[in-house]
Amino acid sequence: MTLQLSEGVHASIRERIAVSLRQAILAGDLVPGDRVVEADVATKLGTSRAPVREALGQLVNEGFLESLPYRATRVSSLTTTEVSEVLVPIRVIAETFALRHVMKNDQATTIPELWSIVAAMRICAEQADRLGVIENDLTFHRKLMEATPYTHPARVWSSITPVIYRAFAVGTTHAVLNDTTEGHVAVLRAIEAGDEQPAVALLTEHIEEMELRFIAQDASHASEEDVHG
Amino acid sequence: MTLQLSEGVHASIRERIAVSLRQAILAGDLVPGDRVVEADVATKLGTSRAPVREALGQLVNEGFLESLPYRATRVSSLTTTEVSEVLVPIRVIAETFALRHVMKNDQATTIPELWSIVAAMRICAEQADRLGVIENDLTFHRKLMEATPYTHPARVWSSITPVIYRAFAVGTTHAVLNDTTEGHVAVLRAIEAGDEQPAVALLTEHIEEMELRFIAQDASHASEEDVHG
DNA sequence: GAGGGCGAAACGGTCGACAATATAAGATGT
DNA sequence: ACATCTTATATTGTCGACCGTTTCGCCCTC
Repeated sequence: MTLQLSEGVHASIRERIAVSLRQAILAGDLVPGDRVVEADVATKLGTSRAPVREALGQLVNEGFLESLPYRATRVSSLTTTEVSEVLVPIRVIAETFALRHVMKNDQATTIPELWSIVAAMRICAEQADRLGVIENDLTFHRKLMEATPYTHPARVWSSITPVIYRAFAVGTTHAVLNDTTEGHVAVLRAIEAGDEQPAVALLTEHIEEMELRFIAQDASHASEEDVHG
Repeated sequence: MTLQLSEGVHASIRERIAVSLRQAILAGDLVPGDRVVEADVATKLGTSRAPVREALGQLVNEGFLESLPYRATRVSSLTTTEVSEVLVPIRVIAETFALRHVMKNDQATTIPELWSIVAAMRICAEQADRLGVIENDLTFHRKLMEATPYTHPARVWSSITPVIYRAFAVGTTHAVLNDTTEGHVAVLRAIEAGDEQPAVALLTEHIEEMELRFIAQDASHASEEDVHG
């Protein structure tokens, strides 16, 4: 397979390598079980092994790769069971915590930012820009997680959310893009209304909705439980 | 502060460095905000910077350290809020998932192993070997997490549980050590009885009990919310 | 004396080469 | 022919040196 260093001169080489590999996995160019050899990646990308190693380590933490010491690192598999029974519930806990914090402490700072992201999302949805919607969706939730002075919830969130999107990245209809966008709108309105319970409920529903789409999708074009493969 | 490479010839240098640093943090030799400089650690431990970098990366994922790119990496702080509202609930989700899997699929393989760990725990508890109890406790739960063919739950578990123990590592009475041990016994008995609900309830209770001790402890000898500092 | 560049120091990021380890292939003895 | 030891190979782990970025103190200017 080909593989190219992502652009973005300001980012470190390691980060660009990580982006490239993540995209290769999301795009299905690399499937579970595939080996990822440091030297090969370094050659293909025109860098040394050092930043490749760092990028691989990062992807291991995010669950995209698995490392067998002194032997190999492979693309990990991902099952609907894990996503729905573990990863999504965890994500709900993390985001719920952040949401509560925002509602209690710094609405004024965070909410406008989130609205502007939703605006961008709407534009992408109208143009059927699937990747754009997904990216803004991720940004929305990440911003929410970063609106907290606590570092651990955001850290855990970062280590599970990307792999969840590993399944969301394929085949999405126009209607779904709009639904996703409106899910965020509903949450923001609830926040502004000031009632915690409805806001939490809407956020949870929004996250689990994505999961449902994910599972439906998966069942429709795969016989195995593995998401890709 | 001093700092020594942990023994264990079979382990990689990176792993031994990680163990050393983790212990330094658990022991309070390194407190939140302290800088950890790669070159310094490498010099003190008599290695090159490469494995130190890898160890630091690992500790960043576990939440012991925080990295500010191109600037510094510091010992992160940890609050009771994060532990009780996010980390512990997440741990419960992960372990509950593993427990259910074990009860449905491979009791015969896993349960005996867990019993033998509990036996070792009892011996440590009798001798008031605090560290021994904690280590076996961790091993017990890790074994449970690894009894699953799924990799992601165990991965997430590994990235949150060590920091939870960052608070449990100080001042524990003889009675508490016994309680902890018996908590495991209760869970194992429930598993053998075959009823899922009680087993899950006991496991949850066991995990949250530790958290309660943790918070009580913290409140007793700290005015701040930070666990150390 | 205050503000703004300038340069050096500190540190993390990257590089190319070498060491350690695990697997697989080949040789050797029975 | 089979098991076992040896050797070769592929790949990760570690090393020491160098590069890039950030920070901070100095000097110059106004």
